[in-house]
Amino acid sequence: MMNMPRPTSSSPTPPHSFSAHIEHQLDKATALCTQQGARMTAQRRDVLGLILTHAHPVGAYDLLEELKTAGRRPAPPTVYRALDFLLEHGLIHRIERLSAFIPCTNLRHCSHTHEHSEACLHTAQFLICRDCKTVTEIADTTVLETLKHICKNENFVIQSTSVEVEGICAHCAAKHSATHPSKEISSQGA
Amino acid sequence: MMNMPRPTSSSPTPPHSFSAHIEHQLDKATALCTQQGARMTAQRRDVLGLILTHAHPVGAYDLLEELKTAGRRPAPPTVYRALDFLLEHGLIHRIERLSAFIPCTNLRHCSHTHEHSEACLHTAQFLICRDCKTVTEIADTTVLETLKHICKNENFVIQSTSVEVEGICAHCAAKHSATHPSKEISSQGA
DNA sequence: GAAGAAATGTAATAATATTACATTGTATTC
DNA sequence: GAATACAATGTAATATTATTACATTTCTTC
Ligand SMILES: [Zn+2]
Ligand SMILES: [Zn+2]
Ligand SMILES: [Zn+2]
Ligand SMILES: [Zn+2]
Repeated sequence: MMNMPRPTSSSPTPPHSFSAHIEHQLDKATALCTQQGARMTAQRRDVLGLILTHAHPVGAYDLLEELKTAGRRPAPPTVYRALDFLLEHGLIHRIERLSAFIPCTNLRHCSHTHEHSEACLHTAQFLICRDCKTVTEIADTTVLETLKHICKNENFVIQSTSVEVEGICAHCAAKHSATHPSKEISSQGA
Repeated sequence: MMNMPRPTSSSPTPPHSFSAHIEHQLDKATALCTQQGARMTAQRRDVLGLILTHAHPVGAYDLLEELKTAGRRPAPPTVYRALDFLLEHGLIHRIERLSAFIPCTNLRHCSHTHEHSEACLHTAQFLICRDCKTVTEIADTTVLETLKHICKNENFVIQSTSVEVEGICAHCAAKHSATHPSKEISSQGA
């Protein structure tokens, strides 16, 4: 036959294999999608898996490179479409300052699916360390409440928000606190 | 003779001419720079003037095109360097979601130079209308206070922040409120 | 299994931003 | 008013991020 030899008949694009830990997170994500009537395809699962394997934000083109294995040559739209899907379903976040992506922390830490879309989707705050590039997701509701208040004042219909803070994380600040002068925004009660 | 902080008198790159209103804002900006020991060159003044002429955020390459007059062919670094300068001195803001730039509202509305760098620099909130593309700068201090509080909890040294809200402005919401279904973030009074 | 919808493949291109190095302008010192 | 050092700009090339448009495949539903 002229057909290429495919390892499996069920999946035309054999998924990456990830650690058991990440596979578990991927299963949770899949459950969340099913719950929302969305399809977690092999492609999307691969992209999410790759994002989960990174300790730091990943760029779309990094993901693209990592997808290029075993004779597959995906193009940018492949990655961007998967990213769009994952963003829409609250599984990842885009860090605007970095043009890069991180998994939603709920995926990492919650064992049940609960109010994910309500509490987390589009409403988190991100602390970006300039030193070690780590991004921490904070789920403080006060910020959103304030923004809602502001928008109400302005009669502005709020649809999504980005709240990002750049600076130095606790770990890095401790590592070399004596070496560098502080460039902190003046804190008035510290 | 008085050491006036003007763009060089025999400038090899003749500055654009702007409306009296914008020239006035440019003069204020120049005064702010002088105050900070920075040089408002003709190039930087031109870029700021162009940004001020726009009612909406402008991209770097739009500015680049607009600078191409009277035999001048500036390249991207020219614009990006000017933008960096203007950002550093709090004269403009970068809207991360749009990769575009707007003048700091203080430049438009304050007649004296006061605590610009303290209150405005890097700490404002931006309301981005998806419909008419207008961006409104809000100077609510509560958001920053909350972020400081969060960062203190995390021992995170805060250096700069982005707070952006996308949605529909009052004007656009009124224009066609009956036509479109509301896609607002669910308000939790339910 | 045929029709329609959703997802993916593919090629090309658009939009945004940076690097590296040469040149020119400006301020300071002598 | 040169010499100098530094700041700013010019220039070419390239890097990075993202989208468009259209063909093909896969999945769902009937
Ligand atoms: Zn999240
Ligand atoms: Zn760090
Ligand atoms: Zn401002
Ligand atoms: Zn509007």
